[in-house]
Amino acid sequence: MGSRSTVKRADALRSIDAIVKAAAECLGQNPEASLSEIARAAGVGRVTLYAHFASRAEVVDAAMSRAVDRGNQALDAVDLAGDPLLALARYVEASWRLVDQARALLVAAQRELPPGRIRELHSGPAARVETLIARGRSEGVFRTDLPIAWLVNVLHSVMHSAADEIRAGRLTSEHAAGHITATVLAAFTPPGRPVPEPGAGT
Amino acid sequence: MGSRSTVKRADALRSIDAIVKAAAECLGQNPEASLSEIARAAGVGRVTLYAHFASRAEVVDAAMSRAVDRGNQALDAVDLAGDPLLALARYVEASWRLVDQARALLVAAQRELPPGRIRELHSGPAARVETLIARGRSEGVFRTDLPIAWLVNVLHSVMHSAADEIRAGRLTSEHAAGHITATVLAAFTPPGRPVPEPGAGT
DNA sequence: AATAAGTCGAACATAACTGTTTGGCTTAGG
DNA sequence: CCTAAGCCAAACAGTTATGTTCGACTTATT
Repeated sequence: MGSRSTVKRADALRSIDAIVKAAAECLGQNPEASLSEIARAAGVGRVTLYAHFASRAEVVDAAMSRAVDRGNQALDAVDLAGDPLLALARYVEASWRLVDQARALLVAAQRELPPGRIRELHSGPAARVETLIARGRSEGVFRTDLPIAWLVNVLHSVMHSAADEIRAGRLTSEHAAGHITATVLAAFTPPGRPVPEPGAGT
Repeated sequence: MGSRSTVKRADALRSIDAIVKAAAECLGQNPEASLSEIARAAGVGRVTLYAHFASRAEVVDAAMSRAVDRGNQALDAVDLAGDPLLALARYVEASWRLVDQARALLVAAQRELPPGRIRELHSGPAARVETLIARGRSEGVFRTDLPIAWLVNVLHSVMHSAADEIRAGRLTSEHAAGHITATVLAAFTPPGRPVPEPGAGT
């Protein structure tokens, strides 16, 4: 959509960028944020928004894509090699904030976008964790009696849980990563093997 | 609200009951269900609904209260004595379906009701799990390096996760309880101690 | 059977949000 | 420097939901 044949002008690109950024922020705080709010937050007229995006769904999609891209970018910097336990801890450390921030945005996306599109957007990060878990399994430190997809879901679920707890004031940001890793590492431990102690490699 | 001094008539009570029941069902399928839909599902006119409930929030509250009551009632039948591991397994077996059913309803409640009210409604079931976990801790089978509130949240979070997986078609109902208990029992295991094997007491 | 309580359809009044159109103004870029 | 591309406020149309009011009809209870 948008560019038929002529190239966009610089100010148009600037507007689009401002809108997508504002959408990510507004929907991140309130998944029901109206397009008027988003346009205002972007410092742009509502009509301008409609000049670039045909519908609300398109705006949500763009905002979600942006967030996923940023997340992917941030996660690219994480070293997932070496001891799977430490690698998982590093992954949690790097991603739980992202999950927290994108939480409400995800709610908006789930309301406005078709389910297939959501899975498509998440396929990148999901693959990352899957291969890490698979490696941990082959090295015998992660359990093999539960499907990988389930373990991935548990990880994300616990991170969401932490986000909820922080919002409710029952958990502080400093403790979040520690709680998450302690929980998930235990959950991933094969039955019969001892749960790893936290002091391993701080 | 409702009864000022005179007693309600039998048909009024019947209507109210039908409305609350329909609300629980409709909101359970779609948290955005309108009051018109709910009234229609209850076999009652929209005006009648407003005669008994002043606002949408009141309807949601009533539906949520009903669901919680029913859940509490079902959980009363669960024996939480004996080996905490087995007790937790029994609890999961009995409650994950309830969590699944009440999921969308909870979403509606979170949108319409003040946060304090939600916690108040959940205090019953939460207390049940808390005492069970506390007992398991004193017996040395559950970890003490994480707050109880966090462990409770992990349990519920994993159950929600299972509900999501079932909806996505990645998990079947038969396997759900087993996956949940295997995951949670491992997550609750104290660091340094072996994760319990599933064959313990089937 | 009489009366108060309850039900119901239809209609009204707000209020939001989504999209669209118009016409005038500003600015990027050749 | 000039023109097309872009911006914007205001106003409009369409939809959907929440609450409320009215008047006629039905039913529970005494």
